Amino acid sequence: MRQSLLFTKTSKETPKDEQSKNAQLLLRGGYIYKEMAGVYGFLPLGLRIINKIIQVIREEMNELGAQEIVLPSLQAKETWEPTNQWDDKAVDIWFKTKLKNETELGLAFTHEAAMTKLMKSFVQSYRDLPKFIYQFQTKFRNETRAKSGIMRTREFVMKDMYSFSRTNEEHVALYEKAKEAYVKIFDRLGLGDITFLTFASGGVFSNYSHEFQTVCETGEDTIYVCEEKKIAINQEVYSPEVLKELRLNQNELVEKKSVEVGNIFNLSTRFSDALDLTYLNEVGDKQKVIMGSYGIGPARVMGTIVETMTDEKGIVWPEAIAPFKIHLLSLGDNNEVTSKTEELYQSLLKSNIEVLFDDRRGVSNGEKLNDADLIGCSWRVVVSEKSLTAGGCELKARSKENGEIIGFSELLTKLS
RNA sequence: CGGGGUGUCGUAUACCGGUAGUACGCAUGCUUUGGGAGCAUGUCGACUGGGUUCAAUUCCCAGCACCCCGACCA
Repeated sequence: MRQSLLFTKTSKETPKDEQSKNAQLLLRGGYIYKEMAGVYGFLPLGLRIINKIIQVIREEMNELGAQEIVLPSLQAKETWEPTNQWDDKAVDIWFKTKLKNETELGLAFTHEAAMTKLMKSFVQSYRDLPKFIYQFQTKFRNETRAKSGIMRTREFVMKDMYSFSRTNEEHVALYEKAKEAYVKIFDRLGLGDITFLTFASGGVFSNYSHEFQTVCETGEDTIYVCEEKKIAINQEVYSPEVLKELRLNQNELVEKKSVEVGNIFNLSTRFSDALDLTYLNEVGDKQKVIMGSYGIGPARVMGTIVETMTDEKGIVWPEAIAPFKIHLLSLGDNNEVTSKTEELYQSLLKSNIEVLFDDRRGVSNGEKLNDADLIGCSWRVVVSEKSLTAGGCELKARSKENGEIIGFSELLTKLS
């Protein structure tokens, strides 16, 4: 993409109404747009990031055999009444509205009940199970306090998946498979080294739920990490009994602040009881469906990456989700440089390499270089009089201090 | 929802009970080009509503918005 065509601009100034690093850098880079507290839009660069995160998650969910759907955000009161979730005293984060004829509606803050109701239409027999169903859908939550930029917002897209099983054994098997998929997802997103499977409170149906917590100074949660076993315990369940049960010693654990980037838990029959989701088994007996829930918020993942992967110049995206693999810069107002860079840009496009081409005229070299650091694509390729004299272009990893001169064709080979 | 803080051009800020200043941005022209260039000219502003006062952007009150801490987080 040509940067001259990008409608967004970067900003040198740090916005004064944002304290969090993720919001400051993402706003400065033109990744996001703030509508109001806890409500952000995603601009071309930011949308590319979100879509890449979504695609990684989608691939791993599909690998599980899960099926993607989209349920509506507008929800009927009747869907929520059986679980007592419509009551404002039970749920205080509702955004509710009305039809012209006064019929009450709600904007979904989660989709367990809606998903259960959906499955009632299709699940009758043991032959219809097990199933994994998921979606990427906007959730609306009337948070009393939005905070930390895009980390905790009132409107956000969530990947929520639900499993539907016949027996507890089957449920556990699916749950374990999903857990493994989550590990793969965070590895692929570049967060694997600092993300820990964390034992957290499990509610009434199981001892624990499992959170994926990314170690991060600005996180809301406190966890106790065992680096060696690659697991952690959330402070909310941390106790001598839990340590004993998990066969962990207090002295092998380190206290850390962290962000919950993923969460999986056992719903058991809470929703199938309330909404009567049942199936007939092999001998014709009516059985309750056992459910599990598996969530990831792509925007929170994006914010967590910004919080944990920056230097004083800007963002350093992991290559898997960088908005572009290469940021191509043409330095100096020189005809030969301009035409050579243009040539290189065309070759990169032909080789299907994602490239953001800073082809802007009349913009100083300093500004281009600083923009490249702020935006944070994985590789910076600079073409200038200097680089041409030296034999090509300069290739520099965003994460490295210095680059190297490399010939054009060599560059194409190296980055393909 | 409780507590604290802040509201000044598009952005970041300064000053002030009596004609609101700077920088960046933006526009035009010339010069410039390996780390947010230089000169010139131009453009753009006191959250809303009350009160005090001869006079309020400034002081007081309320509302609203935003940030932070706590509570909450299906």
